[in-house]
Amino acid sequence: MAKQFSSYKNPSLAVDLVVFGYHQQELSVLLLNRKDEPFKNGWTLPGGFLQMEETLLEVCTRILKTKLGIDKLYLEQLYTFDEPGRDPRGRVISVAYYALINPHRLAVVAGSMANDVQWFPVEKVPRLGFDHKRIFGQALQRLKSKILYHPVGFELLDDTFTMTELHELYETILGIAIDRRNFRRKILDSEYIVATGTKREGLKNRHPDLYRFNKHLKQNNFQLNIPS
Amino acid sequence: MAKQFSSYKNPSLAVDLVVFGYHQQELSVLLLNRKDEPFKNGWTLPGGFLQMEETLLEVCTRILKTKLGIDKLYLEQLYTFDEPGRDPRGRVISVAYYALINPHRLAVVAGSMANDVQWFPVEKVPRLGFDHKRIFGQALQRLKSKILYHPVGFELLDDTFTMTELHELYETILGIAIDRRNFRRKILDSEYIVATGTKREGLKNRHPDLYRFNKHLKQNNFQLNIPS
DNA sequence: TTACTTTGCGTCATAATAACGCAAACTAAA
DNA sequence: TTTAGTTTGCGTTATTATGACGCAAAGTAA
Repeated sequence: MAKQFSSYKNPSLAVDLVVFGYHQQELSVLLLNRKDEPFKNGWTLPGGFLQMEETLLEVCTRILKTKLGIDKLYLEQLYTFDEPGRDPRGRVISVAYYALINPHRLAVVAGSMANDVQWFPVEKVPRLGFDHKRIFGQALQRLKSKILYHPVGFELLDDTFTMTELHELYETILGIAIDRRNFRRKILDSEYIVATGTKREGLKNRHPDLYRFNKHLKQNNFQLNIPS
Repeated sequence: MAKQFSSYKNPSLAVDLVVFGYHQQELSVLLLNRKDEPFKNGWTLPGGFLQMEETLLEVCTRILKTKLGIDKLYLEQLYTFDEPGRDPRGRVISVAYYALINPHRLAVVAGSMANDVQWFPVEKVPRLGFDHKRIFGQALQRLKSKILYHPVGFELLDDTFTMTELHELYETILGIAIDRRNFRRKILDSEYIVATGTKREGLKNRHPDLYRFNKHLKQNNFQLNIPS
């Protein structure tokens, strides 16, 4: 590990991941408890160094797979952080990605996750090592703005979901109240989601309609305005 | 130069710049004619390698200063490109920035620019070396979408400008026709610009009103819709 | 002067939005 | 199984935003 920082003239390149999960009206982020210095026993974003001949996305999937036991999910490059001093070990430039995952799907592999990996509600994120607080904040900001015009939030829900679940997801992520009926009209008009025609099983009388993301949507015509 | 690629285990880190300029209803990008292999005599985006202890932004300003003779301008990180093979010399990961400049202000230092630097209208960009066509395309896309909700375009104009000049800037960048009167209403309502109260000098009867960007604008309430 | 263009400011029909009503479907408690 | 309360689906309405375009004063060029 320390080898990475010995005598190279080029800064090291790392990848940091902000993994968001949503469950029960709570947006959480996946943090890692470090076993090594620096920031030993402190919380940080999961991350890793880039190996030669490896793409940044490959680093992401490698980290997700080996450190978190996660297979595949929505990934998007966020920003590249390069403040000198952001890593006490030396000059490390980090390309940050953010990811969205439905913790339901994660449940299967949850057992394989070391107990040094933990979900934290976004309003209860502890002090983070490196400049990870800043990276996290920027990722959250990006998610908030992206959800307004892109169906990114669906990655956080099951394949099928009720209107109420989608509505609550938006309210939770944005941290605001959104009129239920106006939200419904807007999201249905946009055709971002389609009714499945079925009702959810298991309930006594299976009431609420189920929807799924419309994969065949030609183009983005969704624009949720933030009530001021 | 080739030293950069000898025996390091870490990929090299570079910065590439997409410098936009606007003049007379034409949006242009600044390209560099390479003197060295690879792509000798071919056109590329200006760029450079990151030195140890240098921030990415410092690389940007260094390139702008030494290669282009430009002092300061609007700079924004665009994306980090890492496809293996994007640079034939070896593994190079490049952080791309885009910049906006008013060529008027550039005129002073134009003489210091080597004649291997040239403005190209964005629709007449020649074949570019590396993956620079892709970087350029992404930068242009970003500019187009950013201008819809952020007063980024003002960096391309003089300190004071007429409504017509601003209107033409938008039409040029977006490549669409925008109703002059609706544009005026929308941009004035947003308070992104304010009237200077003066008229432009030099004209016989100095007719059109002059505006300037409103520096004291609290928050973004501008949203120019793209007429469909 | 005259003919033409540019600029500033309106109007108006239509669409989008925010606020909210209401009954049927559903749940849980008695 | 009845009753009271909640959730869900679907409207209505007043207000605002938008797109299309009229028009005259200011400016220009012959």
